[in-house]
Amino acid sequence: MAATLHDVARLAGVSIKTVSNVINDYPHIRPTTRERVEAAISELGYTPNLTARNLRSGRTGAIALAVPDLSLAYFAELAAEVIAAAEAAGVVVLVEQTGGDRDRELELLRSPRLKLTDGLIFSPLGMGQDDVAALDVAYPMVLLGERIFDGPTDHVTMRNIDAARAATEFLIAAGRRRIAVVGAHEGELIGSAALRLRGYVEALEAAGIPYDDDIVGYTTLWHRANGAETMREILARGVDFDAVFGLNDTLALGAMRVLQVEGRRVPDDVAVLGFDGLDEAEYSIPSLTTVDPGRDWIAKTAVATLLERIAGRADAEPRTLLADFQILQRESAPAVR
Amino acid sequence: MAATLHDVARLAGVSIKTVSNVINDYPHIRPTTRERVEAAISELGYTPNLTARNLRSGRTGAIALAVPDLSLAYFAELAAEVIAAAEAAGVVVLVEQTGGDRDRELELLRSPRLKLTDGLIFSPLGMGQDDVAALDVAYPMVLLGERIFDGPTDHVTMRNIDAARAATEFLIAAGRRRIAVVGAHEGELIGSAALRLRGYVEALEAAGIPYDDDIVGYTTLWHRANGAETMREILARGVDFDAVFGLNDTLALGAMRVLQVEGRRVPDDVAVLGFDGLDEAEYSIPSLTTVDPGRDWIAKTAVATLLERIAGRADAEPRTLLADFQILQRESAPAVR
DNA sequence: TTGAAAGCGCTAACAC
DNA sequence: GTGTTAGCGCTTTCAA
Repeated sequence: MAATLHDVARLAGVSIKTVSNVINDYPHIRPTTRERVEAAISELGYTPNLTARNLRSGRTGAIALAVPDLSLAYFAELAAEVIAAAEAAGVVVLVEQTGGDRDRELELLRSPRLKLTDGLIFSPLGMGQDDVAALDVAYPMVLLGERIFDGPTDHVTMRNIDAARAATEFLIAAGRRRIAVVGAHEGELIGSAALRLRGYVEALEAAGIPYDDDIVGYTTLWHRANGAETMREILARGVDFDAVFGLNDTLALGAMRVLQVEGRRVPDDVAVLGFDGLDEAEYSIPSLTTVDPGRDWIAKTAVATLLERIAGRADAEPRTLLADFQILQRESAPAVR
Repeated sequence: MAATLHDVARLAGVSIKTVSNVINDYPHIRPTTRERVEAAISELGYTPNLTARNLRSGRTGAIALAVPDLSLAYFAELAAEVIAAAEAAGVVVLVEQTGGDRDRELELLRSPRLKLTDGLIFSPLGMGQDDVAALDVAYPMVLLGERIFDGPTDHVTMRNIDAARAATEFLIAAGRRRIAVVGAHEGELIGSAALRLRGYVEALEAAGIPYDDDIVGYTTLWHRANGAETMREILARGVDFDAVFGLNDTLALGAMRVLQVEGRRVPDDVAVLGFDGLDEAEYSIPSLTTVDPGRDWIAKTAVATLLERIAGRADAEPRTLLADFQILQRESAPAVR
């Protein structure tokens, strides 16, 4: 059985309050008393029972992070950054996977398991604008992603439209005119896919290039296999194109593989550009030009914002915080053709 | 303020014990009483305070998973599987990153933050056999990996030597004789690198092929950049080789990129084989032949074993559980040259 | 079948 | 400076 405050107090010949004072660095303690207590603590190998402390204080020192799936590289890298930022603040992270399923996301928001934490960083994928009311929860929450806007909570996200527009403009400036898209979501109006497609369309319009649905590839999931499959579909249509904009890196990498297998030279015949700034995009063949949407900033800001809320800025208006993006120029899409 | 048992009891006109009975599905309750209590619960939106329950029961319903870094694909996929297995058992997972640093690993083992959980699944990378004593902790733990053997805890791991030997034999059977290695750790005797290298050497010896240090590439980290850099070093030596065994997939993918950039055809000139069975190995160009070391089984078994320990098999002897491996045959290393 | 009350280990008023 | 004590919200004997 682990030692308690009482055990330490008995051994040191003081009251539990004194021991508590020592542990919590209360300033006014006689040095000799402190020494006795510290000796007793190390002799017994005492560590405070955090559960008891939490019950008393109403805090747990943990936050929850809910993402669709850690085996998706984007969310793995996001989680790594969130955990690092939380650790720097002395907080641990409980990770939940929702599978991007709306029902599981809604269930999670009501789950008593969240009681183990002081707040939630939530990245939904299945919920939509209609579910905005479900976000009105009794605990501090920071929302990530682009499924829901104008919710009742702080929202940290990226400039999807602007970044996709800039990416498309980059391809146009490099002399590409027939820019295929991989990863659009059929009929979708919200979410990353829709916003990035909008940025793409805006850039085309600004350049006077007509939009052509024949070079837009639709899919549901954003796995590598989907990128490959969608690219094959576009190729099978027999249409002409000189660039591919993958709506994320994973799709772009899958598409790039198919292009090469089918004998297209990248970037000579077809330039390829992704979105997410994944580590692995730097090591594909050719290396992938991509948009870094500011994921690291998003992770740090989400943690900082959540901890502020937990610390008591409960009354303040919900804020939306937008990350800066940048294009990471690599081999798959050079600036000049 | 959230409702408590007392609030519910008062509203339902019963004692808190009765409410507690209802919540915990205690069988002998008069139906009318149960209804009254349930009505009160839903009227108040009561959910039990898990912290209080934990303090009482001594359990938290959470386990910790400590890995080097979630941005390493192997650990991200492992974490995804651990979290899924834990969720199926009704347990949540707190994820810690150690950076693979020995001091941080040792510190973690003593961290009071672990008090928030019932046990730990620990995948060390910096600790070694000399640190085995540090594993003798007061809480349930399951060890992963190959840094420490014969420790005082359950150990779930893979057949590194056998699997690496089988991988090398596969290349030999395919007619390769000069098999380079990427990712060896200089002077290391324990850990994945050392064990996999041993399997490689055993296979060479069994086939009567001399070991040649000139085609063994050393590195410290197992990032993609290290695989690329190590491959460049081997190429710079001007030695001859017809295959590359990457000690993990990430290294193999980095190496394969360099080979292709330098004009070697994969697999015609050089076959490439990895280790880990990562998802992405299926979508490289060419797709990567690799060893699946049984990661999914490891994750499920680690969770199940830890939960058994937590449930009270504390006395039982520590067990070592070994996963089955298999070679996933793809394009980068065909069975026949 | 239900109630009363102790206590899990800690913090923080409040006393001395 | 240090001790006493009342809870935090729950589970669990033990009685009724």
